[in-house]
Amino acid sequence: MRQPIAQGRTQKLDSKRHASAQEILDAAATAFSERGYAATSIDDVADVLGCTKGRIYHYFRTKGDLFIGIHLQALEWALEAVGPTAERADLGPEEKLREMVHRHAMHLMNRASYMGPAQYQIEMNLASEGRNKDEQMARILKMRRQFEAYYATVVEEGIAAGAFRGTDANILVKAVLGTINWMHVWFRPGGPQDSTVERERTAAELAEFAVRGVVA
Amino acid sequence: MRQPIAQGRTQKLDSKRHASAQEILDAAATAFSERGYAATSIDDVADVLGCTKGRIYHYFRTKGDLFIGIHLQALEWALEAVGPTAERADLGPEEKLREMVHRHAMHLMNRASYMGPAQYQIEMNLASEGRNKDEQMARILKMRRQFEAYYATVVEEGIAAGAFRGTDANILVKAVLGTINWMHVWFRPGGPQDSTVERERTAAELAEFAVRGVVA
DNA sequence: CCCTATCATACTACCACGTAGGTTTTTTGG
DNA sequence: CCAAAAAACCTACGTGGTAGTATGATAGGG
Repeated sequence: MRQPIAQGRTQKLDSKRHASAQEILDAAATAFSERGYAATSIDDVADVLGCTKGRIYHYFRTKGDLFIGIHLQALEWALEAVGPTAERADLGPEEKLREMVHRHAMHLMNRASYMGPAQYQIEMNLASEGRNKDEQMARILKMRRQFEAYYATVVEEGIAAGAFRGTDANILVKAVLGTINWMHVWFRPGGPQDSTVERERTAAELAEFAVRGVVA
Repeated sequence: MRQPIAQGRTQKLDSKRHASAQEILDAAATAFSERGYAATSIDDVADVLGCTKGRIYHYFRTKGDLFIGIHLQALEWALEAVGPTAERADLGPEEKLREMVHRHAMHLMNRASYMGPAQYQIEMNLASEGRNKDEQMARILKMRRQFEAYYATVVEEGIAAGAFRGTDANILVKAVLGTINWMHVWFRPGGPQDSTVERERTAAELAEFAVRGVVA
């Protein structure tokens, strides 16, 4: 009974092993984002890789672990994308929020396969699985709250400074998050007119929309 | 081989029969919105009703038909919610958009169990099923396009009239839709401080956010 | 009293997760 | 450089759960 990885992401891993696991995660993220978690079989993921189930189960104990691995990776990236900006002290609320939204949107487009499944499927899918994943769930929820706190903080700062409308900070945060997160429904990587500059333009457009929605 | 209902919604149905089918749809919507389509078994739906599978399969041929029935119902209601407002000629773009968003948000909260599954799960779930549902899919997609067209029209009118920012109408529409549709992720009916007035306040808040996001 | 809509029970077929070993490739140690 | 061990991966199943069916029971209307 070996102890697979993918829980302790920070552990030092043999780089070969880590690369193979990452390749599996990529394939799973792609498959899940296309057909959904429950409708995707492990064999489907293996087909994407051109291998068999054996390889996948060598790295991940269960299908749920695969999903959790994708989630942790996506959230890690998301926190990296907006965290540094959120903690900058040299920006006013308006510019800080604009930059955060812009980076968040770019991250969503650049890592679409990971972020798509990550956003909403978690509660339903993992709530029904056995409760032996409570620890992982707690870690994911913690990262989620951290991420949302970045936005809550800048909105509250803006309200306190009189830069943002002083209504309900909580709903404003949900509105901003919805503006961005809804992208995974309509944005398709590799679609027509998809390019780096186009993504930048889209991100800037959404950032402008969100900022205008909250400014006083 | 009887011909079950739920495809021809406009047919005259025995009211008893229709009531029973509607009850089943309600239960299925609730179950799907909680655990997701694929993770919910027909027996789960039957348990919610306190009956057995027999009753469900007497009204719906397959599990997919159940899902489609929920979808059609949700879209029908959604079109009823915003359509009349979208076609009013006595409102300027700004007030029309505000009213549409408000009604849309109220609809989402009042029919949360139907709208939750309806929003995004369709492509993944039905794309993987057999292609004998193309007709139903086409009907659903048509209603979706109709719904989105309501928003596109008002946004384009606003831009043409100089009331809205004349940037990318398409992205603005997606931003507005995201603001509202994302509610199914964070709004929980029956949660703390959930009441009619609170829902009105939430809807008004989101409408204000969306309108400010697009006005010039 | 019969007939039909309605629902329950029991059953089948099948898919997909996870496992138990075997086989190949890579690493290690002498 | 070579055996031996370990890692990486594959093949072939066992097993549980679920969609859908076939048949039987019941209740209400004409």
